[in-house]
Amino acid sequence: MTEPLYRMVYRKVIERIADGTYPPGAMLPNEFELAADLGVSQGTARKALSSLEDRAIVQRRQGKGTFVILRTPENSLFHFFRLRTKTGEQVTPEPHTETITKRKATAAERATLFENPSHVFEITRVRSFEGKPLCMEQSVVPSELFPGLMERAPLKNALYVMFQQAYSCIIISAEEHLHASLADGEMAEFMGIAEGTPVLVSERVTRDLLERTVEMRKGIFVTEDLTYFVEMN
Amino acid sequence: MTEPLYRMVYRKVIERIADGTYPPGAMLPNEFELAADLGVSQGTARKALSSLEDRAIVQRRQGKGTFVILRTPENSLFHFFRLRTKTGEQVTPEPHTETITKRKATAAERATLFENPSHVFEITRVRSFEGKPLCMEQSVVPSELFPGLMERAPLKNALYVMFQQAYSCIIISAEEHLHASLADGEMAEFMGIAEGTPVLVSERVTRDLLERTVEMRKGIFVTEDLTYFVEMN
DNA sequence: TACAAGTATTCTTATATAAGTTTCAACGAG
DNA sequence: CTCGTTGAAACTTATATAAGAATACTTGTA
Repeated sequence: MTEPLYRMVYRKVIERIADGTYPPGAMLPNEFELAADLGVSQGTARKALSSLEDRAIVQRRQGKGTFVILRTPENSLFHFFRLRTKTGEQVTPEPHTETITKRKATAAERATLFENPSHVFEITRVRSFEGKPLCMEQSVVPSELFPGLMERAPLKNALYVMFQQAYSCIIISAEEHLHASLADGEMAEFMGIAEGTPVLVSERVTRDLLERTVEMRKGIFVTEDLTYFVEMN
Repeated sequence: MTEPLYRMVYRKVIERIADGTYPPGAMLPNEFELAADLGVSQGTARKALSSLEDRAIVQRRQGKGTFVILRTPENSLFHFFRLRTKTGEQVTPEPHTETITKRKATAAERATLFENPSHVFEITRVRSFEGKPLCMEQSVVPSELFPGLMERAPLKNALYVMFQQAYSCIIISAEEHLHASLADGEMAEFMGIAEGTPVLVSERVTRDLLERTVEMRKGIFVTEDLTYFVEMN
């Protein structure tokens, strides 16, 4: 019933990462220091750090130390952009067009996003791969959580890297719902593909370190040459 | 350089599950017994059991014991059948038609499947949900690994449950490649849907406890009312 | 039914050794 | 003297053992 100590350590470390005590990429105190600091034994601190590593919140390297995960364009893309070539290779899409607007949140957005925001930023991007239009992504985030976002345009390829660097908001997990559909007229024109092309539609909610739902994203993918890759364990 | 002890314990337990020493659903010896048996300390055995639990190979319950995972139609479906309703509820499809044939393996199948089989069983099933055709699945398995499979028809809804119960073959992981497509004439007729309906196509390879690729599966899903659910961590 | 005893696991602490990484001073070759 | 190598020291995490306390579950008994 009561929370195990290692769980408490786990939470405390997450708190400290979230409040900037341990900034992105920073080295954490070693196991003994952390243990002494929180009044537990080294083994208990170790167990907490291990599960933080399992969740990809920190990285540990023998002989070096424990570091807060640093989102790079590479690992962010690898983790959250699931399109692969037919042979399984990673795809690096090139940004194409980008628009950012601020608008009122829809009822669904207000209900889902963190702190029931009244206003959101909507970031729409078309990306291409090897010259062909590849996907259209529309990302919706609470405006209060990302002040000054519009002034940062044009945004980098990897949104989540920017979220971490500029806002200390570390994206940890996401849920996606996929379905097959046909490109309608508007969509086709926007992306530069033929109307009626089969497309993979994804609707994602994204959560950060503090389990806050910080993004809703809709993606339209052209999967003529590519596939969406899923692992099940 | 040398294999850690806990890793050895991990392997030994997997071996014993695979060779039937610990059959599906069976209780393993407790941590102290297992440790004594393999000549390690209880903490080391514990570490191995924990990682087996992380991989969903065993289930542990404080006060009860450690048990070999038992695939039930429920958990198998939950884990490997990813279609959900728009509100996120689990879907239980009803089997519709089923055909099993034995045939020569294609070059791709021979290259991918365990032990480069010359012959395979091909299980084709159409399933429906709430009266509507939902999906067509074509599962290909090496015939040598599943002797007498054809005599078992009609197969149950959950193939992997039967693999475990009848052949002690425990499915642990799978990789899937998804893309959007249009139902062609043959496909449409077979499933009872309109030609040109957008469908989600999945190509899966499935691995068992011993990391053997024991199945290749192609699925065609009608995602008009349903979505394919993916979690990213 | 309620309670107590027994069993099994988890949680926590403690200690020791192994093994990677970095730093830096000492040393030798040129 | 300068440069590069060597090696020790100090740091880190990783592995392993041992042992006691707390918690969860089962079962026997009143």
